[in-house]
Amino acid sequence: MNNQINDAPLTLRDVAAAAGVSLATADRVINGRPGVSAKTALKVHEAVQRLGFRPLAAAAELARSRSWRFAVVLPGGGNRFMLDIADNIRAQADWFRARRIAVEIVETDVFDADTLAAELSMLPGRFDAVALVALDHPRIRAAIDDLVEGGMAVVTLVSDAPSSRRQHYVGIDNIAAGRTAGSLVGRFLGPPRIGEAGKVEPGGAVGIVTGSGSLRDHAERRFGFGQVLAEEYPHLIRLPPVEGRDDPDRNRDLVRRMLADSPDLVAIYNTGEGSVGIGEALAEAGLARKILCVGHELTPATRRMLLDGTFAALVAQDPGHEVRSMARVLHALVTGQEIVAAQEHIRVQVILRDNLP
Amino acid sequence: MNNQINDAPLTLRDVAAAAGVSLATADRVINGRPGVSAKTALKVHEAVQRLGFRPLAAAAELARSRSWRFAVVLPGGGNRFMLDIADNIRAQADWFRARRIAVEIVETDVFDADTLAAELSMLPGRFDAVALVALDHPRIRAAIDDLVEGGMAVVTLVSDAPSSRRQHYVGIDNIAAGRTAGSLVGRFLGPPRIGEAGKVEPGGAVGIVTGSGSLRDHAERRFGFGQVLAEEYPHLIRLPPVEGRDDPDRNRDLVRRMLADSPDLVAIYNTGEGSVGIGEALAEAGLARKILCVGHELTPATRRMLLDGTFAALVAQDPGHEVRSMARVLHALVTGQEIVAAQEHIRVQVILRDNLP
DNA sequence: CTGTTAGCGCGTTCAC
DNA sequence: GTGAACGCGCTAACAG
Repeated sequence: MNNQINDAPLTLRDVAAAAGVSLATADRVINGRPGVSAKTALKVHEAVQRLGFRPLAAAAELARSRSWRFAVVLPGGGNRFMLDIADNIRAQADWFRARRIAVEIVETDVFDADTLAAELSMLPGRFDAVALVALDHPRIRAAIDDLVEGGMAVVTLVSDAPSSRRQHYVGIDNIAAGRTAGSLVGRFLGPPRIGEAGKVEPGGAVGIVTGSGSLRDHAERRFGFGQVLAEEYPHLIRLPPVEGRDDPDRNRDLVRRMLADSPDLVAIYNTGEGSVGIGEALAEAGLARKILCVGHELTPATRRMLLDGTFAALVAQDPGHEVRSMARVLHALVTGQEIVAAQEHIRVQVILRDNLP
Repeated sequence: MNNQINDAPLTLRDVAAAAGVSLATADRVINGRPGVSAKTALKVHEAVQRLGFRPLAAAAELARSRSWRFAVVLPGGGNRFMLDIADNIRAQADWFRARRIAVEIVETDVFDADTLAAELSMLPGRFDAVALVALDHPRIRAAIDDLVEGGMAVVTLVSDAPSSRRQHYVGIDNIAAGRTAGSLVGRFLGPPRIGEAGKVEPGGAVGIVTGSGSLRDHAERRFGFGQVLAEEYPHLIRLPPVEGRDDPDRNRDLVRRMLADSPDLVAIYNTGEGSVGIGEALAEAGLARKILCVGHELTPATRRMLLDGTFAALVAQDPGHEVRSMARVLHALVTGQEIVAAQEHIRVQVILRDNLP
C-alpha cells in the first residue's frame, strides 16, 4: 500500500525533457491535440506514465484564459426548494468567478412545455452550457437534443428527461426516494395487529398528496412508495392520490376532505411541496402527531413541523450539493475533464428531528 | 434579485488602476500585508467594492508556487471504515497534486495515547498540516496544542478532541447520531401496547453493543441513544451496554449471551463496527429479522445485512465527504482562505435498504 | 510534424 | 510607503 501521495512536483517541462521533445509537443500529446506522430506521442505517454505526471490545474486554467457562460433554467414563482437552489448558485459566485464562469439564472414556466422549449431555443450562441429543471415531454426532449447538437453542454437538474441526449442528470433517484418514504411509513406504523382468527387485520388507510400526476419526479415517488407498500405492508390501504399542485391551500382543503371521508386514516405521504397545508388541516382537526406524516425537502416550514412532531420524517435532497455538483459537472464538460461519478451521486437523505442539519 | 453572476472579468490591474496605485500596492491591500498607509488601503478597498473584484484562484495558486505537506494520522489495522477513508484520500490524489500538496498517510495505534502522542511529536518540521483521528485524552490534547503552537494547521477527523486547540473538526455530531439511532429504534418498534388496566406495558429489552466505553464517539452515541429512549420511549428497557471492541467475534459472543440472558430482547443497537458478528449470532438463533437491529457506517457487510433485513437501518457518515472536507479545510487553513462553514458540515445520514447509495 | 515564444493574473523579490 | 519587474506552469499562436 502506498502511503505517499504526490511526492515530486513535476512540470510539463520535465516530461518534455524526459521524452526528448519540446514543451509544445508534450502539451499536444497531453491534451490530445492533433499534429503529432504516433511514435513521438508514444514517447511522451511513456514519460508521463513513468514520472507519474499530472498537469497543474491552476496553470492550465490561467493559460487557457477563456471564459464560459452558463445558464441555469429554473421554474419561476417561488417554490421554496427552487429558491434554495437559486440562493445556492449565488453563494457559489466566487467559485464560478475563480473559473471565469458567468452564470445567468433564467426563470421560466418549467411546467409548460411550449414555454420551456421556446426558452431553450433562445440559448444557443449566448451560452456554453445549460442546466435545466426538465420536463419529460417530447418537445423538451427535442429542444435538449438541439442544444446538444449545437455543441452545448446540457445537464438536467432535480427533474430529469432521461431519453434526451443531456450529458448528465444532477438529482436524486425519485423511485428510491418514494420507496424510502414507503419504508418509513410502513415501519413507523408498526407491524399489523393479528386478529382473533389469526388473521392480519387491516392497518388503516394511507393518504397520498401529490403535486401533479404529470410531473415525472412526483410520479416516480408515488410509484416507489406504492411498490413498497404493496409488497411489504399489504395490510395498509392506499387511498387514491389527490393532486394539490404543491399549493399549501389546496393541500389543506384536500386533507380536510380526506379526514372527513376516511376515518381510518393513519398516515399521509406528500410527494411534493406545500406540506404546511397538511399540517394545518391536521392541527384544525386535533390530529397532529396522531396521523403519521412523511414529506419531502427541508424548508423552514417542514423543519418546524419536524420539530413539533407533525411530520415524522422527511425525504430530502441537498440543494447545496446539487448546485455544486452541477457546477463541477458543467465545468468538467466544457473543459473536457473527466467527471468523478462517485462524487456526483446525489443522495436520498432521510431527515428525522434528531439529525436535522 | 440579481440573476447575473460574474459579468466582467476583472483583474488586479483594473483595481490598481481604479485606485490609482500600483499592482504591488493593490496586492498588499488585498492580501492584508503590511506596508501600506491607511488612506491608500482605503482607496484600494473602495475600488474592490465598487468593481466587485475577486482574485482569480488559479493565478494566485500558480504565482504562490509553494507546495505543502499534509499528514493524515489514521488507526492502523484495517477497520473497514478507516480503510475507506484511506482509499478516498488516494482517490483525491489529483486534487492534491493540482494544489501542490503531498499527502502522507501515517498509520498508528490511535487507541493508545502514548503511541499516538509520540507519533504526533514526530510531525513538526516534516509537515505543514495534520488531520488526525483523535483520542480525547489529556496527553493527546497537549500533543495537538504543541502542533498548533508550532504553526501547523490541525484538524481532527471522525473523532474529535474538542478541548484541544485544533482549528476544525471534520466529522459528525455523535450525540445527534445516537439520538437518530434511538428514534429509529423507538419508532420502528412501534407504540407501546396498552394493558387491560389502561397501563403502558413494558415494550421489551434493548441491547446496546459498543466498542469501548472510553472512546468519545461511542460514548456520545450511547448518550444520545439513551437520551431519546429515556425521554420518548420509557416503556423500553435498556440493557447495560456490552463492550466488544468493534470486533465481530467478540460481538457475536456478546450477543449470544444477550439472547440467552434476555428472552424479552426486541432490539440491538451497535454504536460501532463489527456489526457482522451480531448478524451471525442472530442468524444462529433463528432470530434475524425478528430482532430489530440498528448500526453504524456503510460497509460491504452492513450493506448486505441491510439488504437481507438483518439490519433495519444504518446511521452513517460519508467517508468521501469527510476526506474532501478535510482536504478543503486544511488547504484553506494553510493558504489563509476562509472556510465556508455550511459546506463543511458533515451530515448524519440515515440509510435504509431503499436509499442505499 | 515540431520547436520557439509571448502571455494568462497574481505573488514576490528587489529597488526606489 | 510604494512601484517595477520577473516568474509560477501551461496554452496557443506563430515560425520553421
